[in-house]
Amino acid sequence: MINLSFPDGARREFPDGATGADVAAAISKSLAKRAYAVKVDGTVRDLYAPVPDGATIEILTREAPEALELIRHDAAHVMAEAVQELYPGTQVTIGPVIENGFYYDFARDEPFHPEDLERIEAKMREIIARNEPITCEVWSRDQAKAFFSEKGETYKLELIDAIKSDEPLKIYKQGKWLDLCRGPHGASTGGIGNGFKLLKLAGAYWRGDSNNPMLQRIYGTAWASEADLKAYLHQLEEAERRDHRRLGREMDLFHFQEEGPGVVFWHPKGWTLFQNLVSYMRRRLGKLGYQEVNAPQLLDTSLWEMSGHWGWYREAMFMAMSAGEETEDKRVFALKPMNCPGHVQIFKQGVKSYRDLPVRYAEFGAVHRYEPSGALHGLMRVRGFTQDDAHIFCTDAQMAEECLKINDLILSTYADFGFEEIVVKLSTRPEKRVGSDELWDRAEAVMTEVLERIERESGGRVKTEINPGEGAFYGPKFEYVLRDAIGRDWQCGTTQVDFNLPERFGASYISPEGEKRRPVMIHRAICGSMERFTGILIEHFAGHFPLWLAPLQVVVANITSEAEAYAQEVVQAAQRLGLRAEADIRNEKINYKVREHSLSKVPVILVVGKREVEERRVSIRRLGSKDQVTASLDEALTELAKEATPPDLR
RNA sequence: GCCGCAAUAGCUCAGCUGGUAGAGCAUCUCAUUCGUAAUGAGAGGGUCGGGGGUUCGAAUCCCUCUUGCGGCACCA
Repeated sequence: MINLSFPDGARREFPDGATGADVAAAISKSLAKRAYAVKVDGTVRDLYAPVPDGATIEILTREAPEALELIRHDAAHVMAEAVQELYPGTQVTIGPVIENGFYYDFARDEPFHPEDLERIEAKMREIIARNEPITCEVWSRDQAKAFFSEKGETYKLELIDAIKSDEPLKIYKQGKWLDLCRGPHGASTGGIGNGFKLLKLAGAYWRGDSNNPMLQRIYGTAWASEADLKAYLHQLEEAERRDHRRLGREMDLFHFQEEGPGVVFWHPKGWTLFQNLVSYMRRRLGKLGYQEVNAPQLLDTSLWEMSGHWGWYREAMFMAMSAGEETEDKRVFALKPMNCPGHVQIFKQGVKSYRDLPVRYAEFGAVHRYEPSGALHGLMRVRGFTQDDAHIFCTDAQMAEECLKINDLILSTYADFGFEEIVVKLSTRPEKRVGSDELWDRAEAVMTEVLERIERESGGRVKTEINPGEGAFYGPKFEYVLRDAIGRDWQCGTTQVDFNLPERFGASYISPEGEKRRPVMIHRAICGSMERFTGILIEHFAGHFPLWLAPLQVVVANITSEAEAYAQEVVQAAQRLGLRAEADIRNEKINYKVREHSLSKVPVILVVGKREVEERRVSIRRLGSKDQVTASLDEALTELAKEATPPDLR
């Protein structure tokens, strides 16, 4: 007999080898019917697995939050079965649960087409209706290999070989179909229910390696109920409505065109938004001891060879002449993909004393990188962009302090845009790198310490993580990841400690002892790419910018031509207070004007009619609200001007 | 770069199995002076992404290039 406890503290005896299903059956008939899996000592397990003696057991129905992953995993298996039933000869590979759903990667010569998704989905519903029990068996390696090789499942054979020899090979069966799988799974295919949908087709490399063959991936989403599914699909639509590419067009902010893949044409309103951001950053840097510089766009490749970028990234650099061709003086020039080599050259002019350090050079540096065509994505991934870059030259002893100052700047900047949840990741030495292990040891030691302080001093706002092997080739880095209004994460800021570039370029300062010393160089960016950060802000705010950022802040709309002159006067008064204001004196109905400016997301519409002219008032209508309040002209404008003050000037 | 999909008026889209293009919105003109999300009438606008091919005939079928979209890989 075994002795089991329940979450409510009750204990009960069961025969040896009793499974979760037996336990559920012993409790009640209805629970036995609804049981989908069990939680044994806090871990989700199969319903049909024997429960160990002394465990605490909880029966999970498919409504339990823990069951959602099982539903998704079960759905992945059912999809694989459906695919193999419909398209014989298709090999199955892996099919994990992901955020909001699942996918399965298939190997098949013939490509899947979007129409196939409907067929597969229909077949899945059949399999689910059959309500096959999902059971688990442990097979020997030989048995598994014989089975899968007979079926021609070469990928599964590779997977079997990758499983450690002391780990059992688990086979999950549903009806006649089976798959090699770690589990756990739900009790039967019927448990998946109706709350699922296949979403998209994609290519994906076997084991995520671009040297491997490409498989066909089918993505699906699955939920405990149809209502949850509907809510999720609605959420997807919501995200689509905020898409910065769509809002960029609708709000007339920017465009792309065929002749310039990955480079932005900024329209007047978009550029105003962009410049609002730049001005904000510039003001903040000025107060923190940064000096703004500007390094050349075009430099001899020898400089890039010296920095190491040439060796690492030459195929991603734009040449001034067509690639590989030389100028008459036999030199090849490249557009800068980074600002650091330029900044080191500025630092190297003249002799620097230890008293000068830290030197902080900032640049809104326009850089160009030939990003792979498939990587381009609106403003988020472009080939020409502006980094809010800075390089800090300091002594070893100043390094930690500088990292912390940067941290403060990053966190307070994000807070000004309403980003409150931040994760800081420390990326350590990659396999391919420059510099001695000793240098890396030193850099990583300092940064680990700083990371701990960042978390400790953030008061819970910041979480930290370690990303082993993800550092830059010249040094470890902190990556700042912010979470936007709809819960998406964006890596923006970065702080990179670099002992290597100063060495390569021979940068030095004179120590108190009168000796030449190597400074440490810290690369850092707050927004990262200003283009991308602008895109993030567009989506974060869904185009409803706070007043200080909005490209056009106020539209003054007259109701009849009687109020035309007054409308113009209001605009001029607003402009005198620094507000970005325009008059809409077209001969249109006020409904039409309100609708149009609301759709273009102007934050404030000031409506003026006969009454307002007479009383020198304005009727204020805020974006997203149907309320209208009237106020005296002076009062309204003063209030708006105050609200339009950027957060750093408040 | 790789896999799949797509490209028709400024925007959103229709155009069945080949017979040289259509709607709504926007634009322009005229009328309308109308108090908080679309006033009415009229007009203009497209070598159907580029190039090649099949055909008596191509927006439609085939090839190719370009760009975009969804992923994968990449991201100094």
